Amino acid sequence: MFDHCMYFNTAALARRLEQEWTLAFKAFDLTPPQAFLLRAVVAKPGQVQSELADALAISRPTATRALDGLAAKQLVVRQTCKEDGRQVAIYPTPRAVELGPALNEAGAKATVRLKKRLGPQVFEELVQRVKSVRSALE
Amino acid sequence: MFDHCMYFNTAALARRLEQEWTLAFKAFDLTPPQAFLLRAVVAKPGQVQSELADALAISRPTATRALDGLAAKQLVVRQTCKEDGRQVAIYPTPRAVELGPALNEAGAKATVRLKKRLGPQVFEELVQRVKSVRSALE
DNA sequence: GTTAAATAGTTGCATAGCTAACCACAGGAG
DNA sequence: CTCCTGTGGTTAGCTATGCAACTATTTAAC
Repeated sequence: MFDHCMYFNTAALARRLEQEWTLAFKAFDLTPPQAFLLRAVVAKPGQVQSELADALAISRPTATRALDGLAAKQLVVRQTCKEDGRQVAIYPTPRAVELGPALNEAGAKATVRLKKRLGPQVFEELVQRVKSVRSALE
Repeated sequence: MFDHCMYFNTAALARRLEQEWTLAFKAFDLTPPQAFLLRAVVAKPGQVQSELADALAISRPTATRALDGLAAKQLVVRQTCKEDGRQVAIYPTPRAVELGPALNEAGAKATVRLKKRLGPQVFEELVQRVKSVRSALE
């Protein structure tokens, strides 16, 4: 019915993929958005919230709430910047740092699983095109 | 950071596209999910809820709630099937039928806008690939 | 014919996401 | 210095979404 609609198909695929990645991070008791955010924090500690929002392509309110969640799980801590009292830098807790590699591993595994299922060719071509359309729409 | 992740890029693109389609249907006071659902109802009146859920690639609870919304706006009516008392068939109200063509038009316009912006080649190739991955994952 | 299993829809609960509006701090204009 | 403007973060309020559990109805088993 909406076969040729980019929005419809992309949104449907995104929902479907969310299920796959939910499995991948279930063992950590993290949802995909939480896991990705935490990975970003661990990869580069001290980023300010707006930087994280940008990196994850989410709005700032969404970042605030996602970080509330991670803070509640004691995986990140907030720290007001000394130079600019408006900004809040985000740091991983030791536990989060420890978790980091396993999270990346889990993400990589989900990717490998899917790549196998779709064939590397199909996989790469899709990702490449999604990225390019995404950047064209910025 | 998550450049090669299919989930991350697809989800981000879906969010971005939702903004475009939100504009497209704003004039009707309908969100994109509502508009698509209503279009499906108008296109084929009398479909049962599970058929609609399938057509839109959403879960049945989500369909229930989306239909609640359209019913509240008096755009659809529910009718229990005579043959099978478990099923509920969905019909558009006259107002919805009237709205139908304009909704399709609005959707088509959003597509055209985007196709122009991305180039028809890029547009078609992405849609085609998203569709094919989607069906590979069913 | 009664009971058990399956199916359709709904409800409860939780997450993620957005926009708009708000607060607090920073920095410049005068 | 004071005020105005801009920016970063938060809060409020809403929609969409899914899973799990529940209800009601149908169908199959015996």
